[in-house]
Amino acid sequence: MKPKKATIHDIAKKLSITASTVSRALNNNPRISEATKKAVFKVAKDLNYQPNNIAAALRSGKSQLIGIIVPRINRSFFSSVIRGVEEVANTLGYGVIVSQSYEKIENEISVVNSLLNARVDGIMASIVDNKTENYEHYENVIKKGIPLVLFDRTTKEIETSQVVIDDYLGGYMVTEHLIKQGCKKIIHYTSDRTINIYKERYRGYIEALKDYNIPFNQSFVFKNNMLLDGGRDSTEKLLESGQKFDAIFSASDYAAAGAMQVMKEQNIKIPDDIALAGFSNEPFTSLTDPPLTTVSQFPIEMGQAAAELFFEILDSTKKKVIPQKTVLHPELIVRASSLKKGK
Amino acid sequence: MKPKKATIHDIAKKLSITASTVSRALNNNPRISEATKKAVFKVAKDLNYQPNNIAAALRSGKSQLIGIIVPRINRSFFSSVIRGVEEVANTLGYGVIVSQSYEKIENEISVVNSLLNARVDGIMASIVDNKTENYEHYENVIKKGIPLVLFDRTTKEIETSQVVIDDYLGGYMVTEHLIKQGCKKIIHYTSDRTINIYKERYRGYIEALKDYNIPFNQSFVFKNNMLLDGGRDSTEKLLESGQKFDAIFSASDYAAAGAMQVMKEQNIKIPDDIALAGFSNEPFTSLTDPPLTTVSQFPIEMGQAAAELFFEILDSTKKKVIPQKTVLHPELIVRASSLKKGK
DNA sequence: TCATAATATGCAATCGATTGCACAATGTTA
DNA sequence: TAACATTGTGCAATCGATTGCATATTATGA
Repeated sequence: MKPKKATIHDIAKKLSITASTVSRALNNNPRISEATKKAVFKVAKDLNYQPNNIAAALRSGKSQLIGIIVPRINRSFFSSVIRGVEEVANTLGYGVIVSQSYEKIENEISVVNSLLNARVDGIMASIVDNKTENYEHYENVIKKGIPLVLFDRTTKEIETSQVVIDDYLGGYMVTEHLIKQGCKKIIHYTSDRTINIYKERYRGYIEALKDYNIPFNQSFVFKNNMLLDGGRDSTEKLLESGQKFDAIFSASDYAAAGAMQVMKEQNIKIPDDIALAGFSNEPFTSLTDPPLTTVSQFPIEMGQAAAELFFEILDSTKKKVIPQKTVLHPELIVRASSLKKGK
Repeated sequence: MKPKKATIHDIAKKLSITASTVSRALNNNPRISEATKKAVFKVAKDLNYQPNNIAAALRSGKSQLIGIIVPRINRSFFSSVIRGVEEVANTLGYGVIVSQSYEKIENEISVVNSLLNARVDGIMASIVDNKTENYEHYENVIKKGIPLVLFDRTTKEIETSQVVIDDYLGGYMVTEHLIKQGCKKIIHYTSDRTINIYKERYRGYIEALKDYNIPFNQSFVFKNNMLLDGGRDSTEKLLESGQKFDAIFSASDYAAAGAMQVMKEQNIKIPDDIALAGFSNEPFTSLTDPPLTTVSQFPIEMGQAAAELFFEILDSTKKKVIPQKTVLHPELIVRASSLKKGK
């Protein structure tokens, strides 16, 4: 009932040769004769031989595994990044271990540890927002000489290669687009936490206003949790405040969806009364009514880019690697939610 | 630049004891004195010792890793299932390796192989639709005595434990709901492939019609790829056909979204003219206008259930395990897209 | 024909943690 | 005080694949 798996020794015994020869034959070592190779492969197949990567990993110190840490996997953005990483990694014979931090620093520390125990050959991570600025666990990874690449949610506190999109530019493009639609009083929803990505989008918003000579108004900026209910919240407060406005740029698609719901409930027409735009190009944004203007972050490409940076570090065994930063270009996706008539 | 990691031997040397003692101390073996344990833990910490799971895995034959295979990770349903699995697995000290089959049998075969090479302690999979009925790779897994659990997309051809939701019941509930809303001519969109889940939903549809004495009409059934464009396609064909109908039950939320788009373009009012319902409770369904009636499949719970079945198999080392089947109860989520006025 | 080169394979150590068995030191009992 | 228990450690083998070095066999050249 438990058919013990065949090893190279079993193959060796069957052919009256040694395991070394079998190993070399399987690895297509030129020092082994064609005849022997052929015989080895045949017996391997007969015995249903399955190489034991663990043994090889122990010997070589390489597990051929990459650890990925994301806040949560069931977000289209992150799962798409992972997909991008996998595409590159699998081609090179690497597997991927996925871990989730659920936005909590304790979890992050513990999964970093588990990955190190599992002897991954490197780690790619989108970090959690962490007010205590505690990055020891990641610095520990670097200190151990294990390749580390950060993507999307990063910090300059950690000296390692990173991949981000130009969130500043994304924020700028959305704001500029709204301005060009004739909007002059543009509300901005941003995160109540201090993550790089939202800070940058906010900065883009401010700069675009400045460039078009529109005064910045602090009371136009609402902080929330960037989820659906946060967007609803802010929108209700906004409407109660009685402020006049003609557009909302939410740094998150989910919060934008919340805004859309509340406005519909109050019979505010989108985009005629208020133009609306989000950020991330989550799949649902093309399905809302009206479809939501947003910004694509090219998650698959981001994953691929991160994987490429990763393998660069991995390959440059010798010299100390200089941290690189890949910045992807975001793309404004204009949909009906922000298109004013006649424009 | 490459700080070679400390091993138990390093700790042993520092304390002038042997690696065996260190190993036992770290594992809290009662045969080791408290004093020695304390000393060992202290030195371990000083040396920044990180246990090498690979060595332990080789010795024990257990990698503490579970392989999960899904068609694609960037679907809310699958990523949520994975999340459910992780919750259980991590608690028990297991890690999870995620692989994607991209709906292709070749990929499926190859990832099963990679997982076996990585010496995962077991595999959980949602299989690809596979006309050739080629399940050798999975049978091979079972033959090797490696626990295998299938979820959602399964087949009875493979004799192993499974977790599914009662798709039949889900299909029945949706259809019944539409009937109770007064609909009599209910269109059904189903898959053009032969996956268990869609067949079951279809069967539920037929049974509900029968139970309510509504004649089944083959021309009311449309097969498509169950994606947005498939839904659009079928809806366009449906409208061109000139058939009268008062509801659409799509076995997929995405195809339902396609239907919604086409109907809006043609100024058909949902739900007043046509009631609409999907299946899966994808996150976007609550954001469409009108929000979409659908069926929740409880993906996180499905992941947990699958993990529990998995560990049952894993624990019952001795006796041959009898395949179990867990069937989860789906929940009808009624939203505006199917609510006729006055009902 | 003998020395040297080329070819094919074997030997044994190694990666790091675990564990059955042995054994020394101390304690306990009759 | 002899015989046996208990407690704490050490020894050495093991998991399976890899690899530097040694060795055996055959081929080549002078």
